[in-house]
Amino acid sequence: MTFQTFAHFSYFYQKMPHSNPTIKDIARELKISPSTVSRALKDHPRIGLRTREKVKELALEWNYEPNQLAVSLQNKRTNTIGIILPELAFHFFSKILSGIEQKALKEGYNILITQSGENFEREMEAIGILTRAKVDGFIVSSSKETKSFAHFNNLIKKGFPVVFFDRVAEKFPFVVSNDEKGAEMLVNHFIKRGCKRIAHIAGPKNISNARERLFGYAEALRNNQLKVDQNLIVYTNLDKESNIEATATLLNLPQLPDAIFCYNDYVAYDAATYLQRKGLKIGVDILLGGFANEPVSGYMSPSLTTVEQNALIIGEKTVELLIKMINGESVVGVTVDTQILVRESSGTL
Amino acid sequence: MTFQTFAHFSYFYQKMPHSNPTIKDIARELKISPSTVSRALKDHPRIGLRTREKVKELALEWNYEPNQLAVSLQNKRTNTIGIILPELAFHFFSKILSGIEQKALKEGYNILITQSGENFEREMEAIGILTRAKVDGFIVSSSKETKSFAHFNNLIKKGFPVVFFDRVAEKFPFVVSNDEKGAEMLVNHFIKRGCKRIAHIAGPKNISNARERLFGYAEALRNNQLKVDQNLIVYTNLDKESNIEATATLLNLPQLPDAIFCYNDYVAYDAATYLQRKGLKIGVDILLGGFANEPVSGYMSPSLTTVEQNALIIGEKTVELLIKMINGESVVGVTVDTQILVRESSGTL
DNA sequence: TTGTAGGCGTTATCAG
DNA sequence: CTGATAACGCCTACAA
Repeated sequence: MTFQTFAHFSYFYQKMPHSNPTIKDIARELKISPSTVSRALKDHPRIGLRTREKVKELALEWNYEPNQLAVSLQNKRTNTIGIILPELAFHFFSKILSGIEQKALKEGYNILITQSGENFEREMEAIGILTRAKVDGFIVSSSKETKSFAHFNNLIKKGFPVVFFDRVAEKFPFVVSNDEKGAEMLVNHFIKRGCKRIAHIAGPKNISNARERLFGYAEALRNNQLKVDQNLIVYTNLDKESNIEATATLLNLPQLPDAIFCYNDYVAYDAATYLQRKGLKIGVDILLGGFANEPVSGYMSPSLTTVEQNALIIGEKTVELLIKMINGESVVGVTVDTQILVRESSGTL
Repeated sequence: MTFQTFAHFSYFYQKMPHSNPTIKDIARELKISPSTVSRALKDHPRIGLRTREKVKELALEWNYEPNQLAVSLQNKRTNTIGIILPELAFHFFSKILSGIEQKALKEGYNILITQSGENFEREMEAIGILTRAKVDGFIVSSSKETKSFAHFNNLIKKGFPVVFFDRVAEKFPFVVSNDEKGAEMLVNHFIKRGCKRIAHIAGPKNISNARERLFGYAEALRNNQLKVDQNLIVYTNLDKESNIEATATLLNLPQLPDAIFCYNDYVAYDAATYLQRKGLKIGVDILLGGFANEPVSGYMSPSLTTVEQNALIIGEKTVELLIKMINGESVVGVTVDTQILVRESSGTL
């Protein structure tokens, strides 16, 4: 690390003649009362047209901007939404966040983002931070370590609306992908390609969507008169080692699977690496599928068949729900459809 | 998209007996004045030990938390940092953000994040949003469209400290990777592998680090008695089409380059796709290098030789600088070292 | 050692 | 139509 001396910036701190004017400043200048200014600024019906114009004009000229802190203190709402998610570096989450941000800004809300880093402690801290920041509500996707949701129930008890997405909790409003259907479609696709022994590397049971995907997997098998073989279902805690171990377990089976449906694309990537190291040709000897359409799935070789989730829409819906709750309306859980993305790893026709 | 009816949540909004107690509540209960409570809570020296204890005890029991809005309104600082960056979905930026967040939280600051989406208009809007939110300072990486920095100068004039990272602007404090050195190392590596005609797909000239990388490229050539051939330097605006067009231009040269150093990994990925489609074997017929070590570079085939930037440190340093500025100290621009990551695309030994 | 009063910038209520 | 006044929750000079 090298350093480069930089000029002082203190000279930057000169004040402009009318920087940060307040309502009072405007009132004084116009020789009217602050409350009149306040009303004029928000087009209160019974303010004289002339005063209203004068006020707005000066406000514009002086570049007046209301002090949100004061407004919030008064109104008891900050128009800020607190977000807690596992990890921004996951492409899926960053896309959801884009959806959240767009919608939130459009609705006049700011967002305060925190990452749990898949860590339960940090998830708790995040709640504290956002609570102190007086956010109007929470949008949450829980960490993979989170098994109890008591901390979120506390939030509710304190009067905060909370909406979950992707990784949800019972009894909370949610927005999710149709994980079950997505899994089902993917497994159906394997079956159409002639697979008979389809394995599943499942995610941690405490993650809601892992349960859904497992369910969809089993459902597809049953609907096609294939029996659900517990030997073909293995679990990963999503660490690289765990992913590989799970894959190895499947490879050590007396009878090899002819396809593997992985909890998500990262798991699939690790599985692919291991399978290839063991000399198997993916898409030929064994088909592979993932979930989420992370960038990795397009870049890896062979490219990965996966399930695309509509992240932007999920993000937007989450905000919609939350704002409804903030406004005291009752809400409805939303499930967003998924599409299957067929690529090389599930065999070329 | 399907919907699922969800229970009403209105029953959640019951208030607890002492939820959100204020300093006044505590004062009333203890029959002392609010100011005493305020002082006791912050260990003001000349408050009676007994009162101090009683106050703290009750504050704990009642779960008192100071209202940040009121505090901020009073102190004229929010302990919030505003972030503007091009795109969270870029892994590099999300990692930097992790660094920023960690450091900021440790220093008692919250962060308010906005994405410009590489869009100049949205960058301007972001400034407005963060200004109104009364952030204490800005951390910025400019959009690829940003050619004038007047809007940031305005910020300065209004008294806001601003630190740039990665994509910086003249006369502003900054934290950057050593882009020049990184590029130089990569090109040196090509030269050691025997390359004589090394091309560069450069980024937009208005992005600071694109200029630096170009400079490092030329520097390496000169230091190795290779002449800088303008035909071997092409530009991309970072769109997929532009990346491919730039690559095509190089391939149409009467004499092919034997290596291409790309502005970043995404460019390299598009270049690789195109080269392979044209029947060239990367790492054999032509060497390829990128910049930033995005996940794509590890997943693509062949894997990409690239330059690793220390994103976490960059993030932390940015916060350090900004906090210094907030506290009125003068600051020093920081350049963080890079490492070269040799992989398959630059030839196997 | 503690209390009082005023203010941070805005809005809402109540008068006029 | 407009103006006082009080209040949101906290802090701090000044007083006692």
